[in-house]
Formats: sequence, structure tokens, C-alpha cells
Amino acid sequence: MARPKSEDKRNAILSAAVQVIEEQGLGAPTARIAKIAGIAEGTLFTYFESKDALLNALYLTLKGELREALAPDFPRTEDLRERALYLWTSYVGWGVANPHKRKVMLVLSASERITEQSRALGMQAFADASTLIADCSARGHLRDQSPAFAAAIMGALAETTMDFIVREPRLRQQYLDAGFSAFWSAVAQP
Amino acid sequence: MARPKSEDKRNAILSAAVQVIEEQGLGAPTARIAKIAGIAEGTLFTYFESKDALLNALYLTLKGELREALAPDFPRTEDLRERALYLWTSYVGWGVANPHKRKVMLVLSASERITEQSRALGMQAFADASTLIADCSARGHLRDQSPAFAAAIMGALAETTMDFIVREPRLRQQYLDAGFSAFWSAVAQP
Amino acid sequence: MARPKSEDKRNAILSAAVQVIEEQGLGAPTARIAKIAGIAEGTLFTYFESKDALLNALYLTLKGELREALAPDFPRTEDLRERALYLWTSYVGWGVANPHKRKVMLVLSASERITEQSRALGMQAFADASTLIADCSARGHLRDQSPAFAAAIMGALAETTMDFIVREPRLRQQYLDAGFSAFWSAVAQP
Amino acid sequence: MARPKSEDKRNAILSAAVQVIEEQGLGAPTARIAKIAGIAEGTLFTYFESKDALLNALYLTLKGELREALAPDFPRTEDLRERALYLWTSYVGWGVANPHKRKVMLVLSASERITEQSRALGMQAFADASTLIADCSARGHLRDQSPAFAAAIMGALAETTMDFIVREPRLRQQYLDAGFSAFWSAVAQP
DNA sequence: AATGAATGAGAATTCATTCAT
DNA sequence: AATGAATGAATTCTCATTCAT
Repeated sequence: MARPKSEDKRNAILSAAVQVIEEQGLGAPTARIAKIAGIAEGTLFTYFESKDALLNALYLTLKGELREALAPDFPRTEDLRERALYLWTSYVGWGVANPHKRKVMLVLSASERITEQSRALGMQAFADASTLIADCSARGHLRDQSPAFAAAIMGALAETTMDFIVREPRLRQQYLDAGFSAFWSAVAQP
Repeated sequence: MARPKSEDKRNAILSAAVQVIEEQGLGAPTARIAKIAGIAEGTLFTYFESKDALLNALYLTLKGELREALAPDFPRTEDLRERALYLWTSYVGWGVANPHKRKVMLVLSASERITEQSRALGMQAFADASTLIADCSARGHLRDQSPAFAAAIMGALAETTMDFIVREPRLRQQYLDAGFSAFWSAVAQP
Repeated sequence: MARPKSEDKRNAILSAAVQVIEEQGLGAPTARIAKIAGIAEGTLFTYFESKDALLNALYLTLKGELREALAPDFPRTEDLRERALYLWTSYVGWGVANPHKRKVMLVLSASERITEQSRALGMQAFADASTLIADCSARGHLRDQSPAFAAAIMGALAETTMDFIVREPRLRQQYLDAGFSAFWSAVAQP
Repeated sequence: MARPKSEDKRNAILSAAVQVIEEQGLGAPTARIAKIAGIAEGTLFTYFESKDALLNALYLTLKGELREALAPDFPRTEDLRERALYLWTSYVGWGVANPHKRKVMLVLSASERITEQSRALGMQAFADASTLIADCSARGHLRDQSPAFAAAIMGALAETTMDFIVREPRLRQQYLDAGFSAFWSAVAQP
């Protein structure tokens, strides 16, 4: 058999794409991505059919990574608040630890090049988290809204919190706590 | 360079830009914007020095419009909550009434083509609103955070609320109320 | 008004295309055509939407030129043979005088890039000639065949004749006469 | 380089090339030819040094097949006309029975990628037929022309006849007869 | 000022061919 | 010998911007 497609190379491309898109936006040339990935221009297209395909794959990869970051040892406690805090901390932690990836995810999300299908798949990955948030909000202000609303609110507050932590890393813990407090009040308490 | 002759044309360009960017993203050709605006390709550049200049001007214009939408007859009541509700309703109302403009603002915000200066100017326009929110939060959960944090949280919650109203316009009032309730709990209450 | 599209430039492109395609076939780069035409690479596309559009336009232009070569002072004689000879001579004369154009026309005709529409338009130009040939053949061997058959035969014999004249220009008159004699026997005589 | 292992594969490639070139022209990718042939992209190049080599080999193969179609049981009759008719019928029959191969042969003939050497070799295969035609024309209109002229005329008339039969298969016999009659009058009769 | 043709530097692919497996 | 990933030059076409009219 010929040499097999290399998972390493695929990852190198995705990784290079994060770097280059973070710097130049979605207009970043595939040639530059390839160069950073250490492969020939044409090789990129044996791993991704087109630039759009690469973009969508990158979107899904980042969503997947984020999910991984949330998943690992989810506490089994009965205490909803504790579990929500864990989720919150993991989420914000990932975003703060991976500012480039986060920025690229935002740019991708705002773009028309991500298909509905990708978006649906991306959401789907957060089913567990969504359920948790839905449980949290079951008796709060939003108890009558679609459960997705509470989850979206958590996402929005977490993103805002990340923005501030990134700008003032010194106040990390403070923003983390305050953000969660805001979230908990907004969603969970009656 | 020279002061352009027609304010109408400038507006037509900005308006066309909203439409075209909403459809095609920031990659939209200036030629297409010009065509939709009813002017010649080259004319666009007598009104805006470059595409980036147009983009930044558009960003500021949209921010300005939004501010206008918030300003008009701001109630003089003492009641903070009432004033905040007014602000909230205006903000969400504008976004829901102008989905294209809102989408374009998001795309622009996520792009590297908007300069720091534009972003600063854009923020600045909301000084009044920010002050109001800061007042609201003076005794709430976020009392120890930078006042901008509360304002950012309001923005984030409002955007989320708009997303859901746009998706389910039937539930407009419901989301509007629930969103504000969430905001108020998150920010204003102790 | 801006500067108008120049008929000269359009012709220069078509002319350059003949030269370059004659040398390199249909794979000839548009960049090279543009260079030979003395214009910028991109300018070619303000005159022709795409390479295929250029190819089809070239096909029609060459067919048109050929028709012009046949048309001018068609003799009004009653004598069919004389008129046919005139047609024959003009046709072969054009091909021999324009070997590059002729070669390119053959290459284009053999290509899948020329649309059916172009082919139909190209044929259409030869309505008069076809009628004449049909008349010639009305009493000959082919009297029972579709009139287009006789015309096609004339075309085929003329092309063959050109091939030989081009290879042995010295024998031009000889081949011209012999070819016509063959044609006349094949088609017109009973 | 080394003698390829499988004659079958070589044939599969040539066969695939006919199919693919008929569909897409000479621009058809070697990768696609290989795929249709059921082999790997790279394998094609152990059977043919380059795409041009493949094209030239294909040209010669098709010419060879055509010759085979003419050869088999050539009648030994004295009667020239009968032998010529036999040749004519075989030739036209092959073209009509193999429209794809015929189209590809035309495309190849019109291309600059077939070398002079290949063309010469291709012609050479028809020495017998040429001689026969030369004999036929020895006393006809073309008696004073190079013998190749008569042969070329036969080829041209046969191609034209095939075109019409392919378009109107119902009239096959009619066109076959009429075409031969035209040929015979053009070439053999004084 | 307005027009739109002209420019030419990219951009995303494609593809013949090579070469590691 | 066979495979198909890797290569990178080449290609068509786009587009912001300039400039002749």
C-alpha cells in the first residue's frame, strides 16, 4: 500500500489554520496555512476537499475540543450548583487557556461559510451540558422558556467573562466568581 | 479626499454594504456594493478611501444608529429599574427590527479589519448607557467588578435574547421579559 | 463617461488567441493570450467572461470571417458550375491564405468547449453556400440525399485540398482544379 | 520502464482513456483515466511514461484497430471497384460501430500532442489501402495528382458519410451507397 | 465628481508526475 | 509491480484600486 494519510498532518493543518486565521481572519490564504503546517500547497487538498471543508472541519474540531474540556470528570454530586460551577469553570478555563482557538471559533461562528449541518453537529456535542443547565433553570426565572435559552445565556455570560479575564488576567478568579454568581442568579434562582 | 458631494450617495453605499455583506460576508466585492448602491465602481472610492475604511465607517454608523435607537426619550424617572427596562427594550427592539444590520455588526465585530480605534469609538457611544448599568449594579452581585463588566453582561444577554426572538418571533414579549428578568437578577440584585 | 471598451482590444485578444492556440492548442494559458494581445491578464476577462466564452467567440469570429471571404461579389451568372467554382476557389483560397486561423477552427471544432448553440450559429452563416451546393447536386449522384450531405462533402473535399496545397504550395493551381473536378463529379454530375 | 506485467492493464488504460477523453477532451486527468481503468494513479505511469506517451500510444492503437478492421479478408478479386467498395464499407462500418473511438481519433488528430512520428506511423498502416486507392484513381480525374491525394479524398468522404450515418442511422445504407458513389465518381472515373 | 475599463497581485484549485511504503 | 499521498508549478478568475475620459 502507498503511504497512509497521516493523522499528524491533518492535525498540523488544523493547527496551522487556527494560527493563521487568528492573525488574518478567514481571508487567510490556504497557501499560508499549508506552509505553516509544513506541507505543500496541494497537500492541504488531499486532507480537505476545499477551503470551506477545512473551515467546517476546524469548526467541528474546536467544538469537539471544547466538549472534551468540559467532559472529563464531571462530578456526580447531587448538588446542581456544584456541577454547574464545575461546568462553568471548565468552560471559562478552556477559553482563557486557548484564546486563539476561542477567537477562531467566534470568527467561524459569525461566518456564512459554516454550514447549518456543521452548526447542528456542533451544538449536538453539548447535549449533556445543556441538560444540566436546563435542570438548573427548572425553578428559576427562565423556567417557562425553552431550555436552550438558559444554556445560551450561560454561554453568553461565560464568553463575556472570558473577555474580561483575558484583558485582566490578574483578576481571573474574581471575574470567574462574579460571572458565575451572575449566571446563577440569572438562571437558577427564582 | 475632498468632501463628497452627496450625503445621499454615502448613505446608499453604507446601506448597500449592509445588504451585500449580510448575504456574502466580508468577502463581498466592492463592485457589488457599488452596483447595489446605484453608483459606479470607482465612485465608491471617492466616498471611502478603501474597503477597510468603508468597513470601519459602517461599523461606526451601525453603532451610531443603535445609540440613536437607545437615546431618544430616555425617561427621567428616578426609578433605575424602569430606566434599565427602557434601555433593554430599546436595545432588543432595535436588534429585532434590524436583523441585517445586527448580523453585519456581529460579523464586523468578529473581524480583524475593524481597528482598535473604531472599537473604542464604538464603545464610547454608549457612555450613558454604561453609566446607567453601572448604577444598576452598584449594589448587586457585581458591585466589586469593573463597571464595564455589568454593561458587557447586559449586552451579552440582550444579544442572546435577540437571537431567540428572531428565531421565535411569536414569543417576543416572553423572551423580552425573561431576558430582562435574568439581567436584573444577574446584575442589580444583591 | 469612462473610457469605452475598445473594439481594437477585443480584436487583439482574438488575434492573439489564434496565434497562441495555433502554437499550444486549447491548453494555451489566457495569461499568454493577454500578453500577446498587449493587455493585462485581468483585462481579457472584461472582454470575455471566461476562457470558454472567448473560445466560442473566436469560433464564431472565424466562421464569420470565412463567410465574408465567400460572400463578396458572388457572380450572378446563371451557370451553376461557375458559381460553384467561385465558391470553391474562395473557400480554399481563404484556408490557404489563413492557415493559422484554419488550424484553430479545426481544433475548436473538435473540442467539447464549443457549445451546440455556437455550432448552430456557425452553420447558419453558410446558408447561401449550402443552397448553392444543394442546387448543384439536384441532378447528381446525391440527388436523393439530404442537401446538407452535398455541402458537407464539398467542405470535406475543400479541406483536403487545402491540406495538400499547404504542403505543396507550388502545386496550388493543380490541386485547386483537381479538387474541384473531384467535387463536381462527386456531387453535380449524374 | 521495465516491460509492464500485464497486457490487460495496458489495454484497460487505453480503453479508459477513450471513454474519458470522449467525455472530457484531452484535458481529462490521468487520475480519472486510471480510476476508470481500475488501477492506481501512479500505475498508469509504469505503462506509459507520460500523458503524451499515452496519447500517442492511443492514437496508434486506434489507427491500428482501424487497419485491422479493414484488413481481414480482403477480396482477391480483380475487380478494383469491388475491392474499393469493400474497403469503403469496412472503413465506414468501423467508424459507425465505434463512435467513441472515432471521436477520440479526431480529437487526437487535431491536437499538437501527437508527434509527427506518430502521424507518420499512423499513415503507414494504411499502405495497402492507399495503394488500392491509387490504383483506382490511375485513370480518373486525379490521375495526375500525388496518389496520396486520392486516398485523402476517400478518407474525407468516408468521415463525412460516417457523420451523417451517426446522425441518421436509419439511412445507413443509403448514405453508404451515396457516399461510395460520390467517391467513385470523384476519383476513379475519367 | 462620476464613470467603468484597466491593472496585476493574489487566491483556490488542479494535475502530471514522483516516491515512500 | 502496485499504490496513492505528496509535490508545487501552472491555471483561471477575482477584486481592490487607479486612472483616462
